[in-house]
Amino acid sequence: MARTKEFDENKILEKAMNLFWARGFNSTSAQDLVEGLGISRSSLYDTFGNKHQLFIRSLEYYRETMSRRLIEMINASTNIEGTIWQIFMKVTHESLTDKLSKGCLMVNSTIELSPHDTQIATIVAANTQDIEDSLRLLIKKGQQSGTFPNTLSARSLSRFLYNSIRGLRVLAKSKQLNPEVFDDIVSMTLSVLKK
Amino acid sequence: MARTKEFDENKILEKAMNLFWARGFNSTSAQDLVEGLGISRSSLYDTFGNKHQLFIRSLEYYRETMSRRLIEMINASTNIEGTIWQIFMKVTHESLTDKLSKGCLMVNSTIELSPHDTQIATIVAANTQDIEDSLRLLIKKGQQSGTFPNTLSARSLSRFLYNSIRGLRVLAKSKQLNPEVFDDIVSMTLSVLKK
DNA sequence: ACCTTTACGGAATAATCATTCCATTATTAA
DNA sequence: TTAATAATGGAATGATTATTCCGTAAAGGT
Repeated sequence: MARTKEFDENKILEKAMNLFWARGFNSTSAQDLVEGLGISRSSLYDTFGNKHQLFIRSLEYYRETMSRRLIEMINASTNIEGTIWQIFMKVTHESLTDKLSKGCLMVNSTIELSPHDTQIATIVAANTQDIEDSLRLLIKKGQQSGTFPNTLSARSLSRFLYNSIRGLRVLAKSKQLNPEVFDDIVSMTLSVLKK
Repeated sequence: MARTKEFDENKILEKAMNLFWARGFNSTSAQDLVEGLGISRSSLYDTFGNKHQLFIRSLEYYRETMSRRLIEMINASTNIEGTIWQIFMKVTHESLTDKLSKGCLMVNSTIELSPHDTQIATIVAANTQDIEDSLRLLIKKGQQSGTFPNTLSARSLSRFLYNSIRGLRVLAKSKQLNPEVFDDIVSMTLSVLKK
């Protein structure tokens, strides 16, 4: 019948995600998107509806790639202590090397949009739940194998660990990119597991 | 000579601070300010220059009132453990009761503006430094009096405690206002002091 | 009463915003 | 080749943005 193929929608979504990630929803204009995505204004609106819907798709794409990668790493863990340490090292390294100070798209969106945008708040909450759940299971595994003490609740610990990461993601957007500060926070955080 | 008095500039600043605090810089329009501050557009620009300068003044006002109040509470502390516990209870209570989900203006501004606005980043960094410094001195006092173990660095601890607060301030802007989550995070955080 | 300054309401400006529309070109299956 | 769909560039729209300007009213010290 007709022309079948489109541009690779996932590649466009990845670019959109990175634009929103670096500058937020409000500070990324339709013009920025046209220039940054490499598709025309008409294609943009034909394909994604509008800016808000594109942002939702970008946020979901972040969840499906970034968060999924983290969760898979957690689920595949054999060395439990090592994996948790690795997660915090990854956050630290990303924060210290990213010239754009992007932080975490979920944290950024929480601050910028959650209070006035239920749809976004829902996605962010689900993302948090996913990560805390997989962390909780990992900790439980560590407790059953004797790596961590049974005295603390795995759920409490997972909430605590993720809260520490949230804090680090804010720090990543500041201009205080001091490795010592990250190391201090990480080692204090992880010390809770060794009680 | 002439008409001397103006409207109370501090009262205006307090209103501006609350508007920016609830909605951020970009989402608070000049029109919002005119309606929310109760002064005319002309007076606004005659008195504060422009929106950005008004935001800077609001951020400084936040520091001079909210952060100062916290620091004075820390400096005046006699019961060290109690004061730290009180700080976290205050953050929790504010987060759970604030219908506007304002969070913390410093954290909000870090996310929204710090990466692209040096002036804001500088104010936020100075604010962080002030709070971490006074926390550090409090912890040191606690170590000298035997309340806390000397094994941990007071500087590391202060950075860790403030990072936990940053995390909680993000959580406050989400739609997951579950007291249990706050309690878990707070008790895990404070457990580090009892090592 | 008279300057001088302060504040005001409101119009005006010019830029930017998200979004829509249209005519044209490209692509593919029948 | 032809019909149908996809994608384009670019103009147009209308709303909203921050900011400036102006004429007028109000207030206080001389």
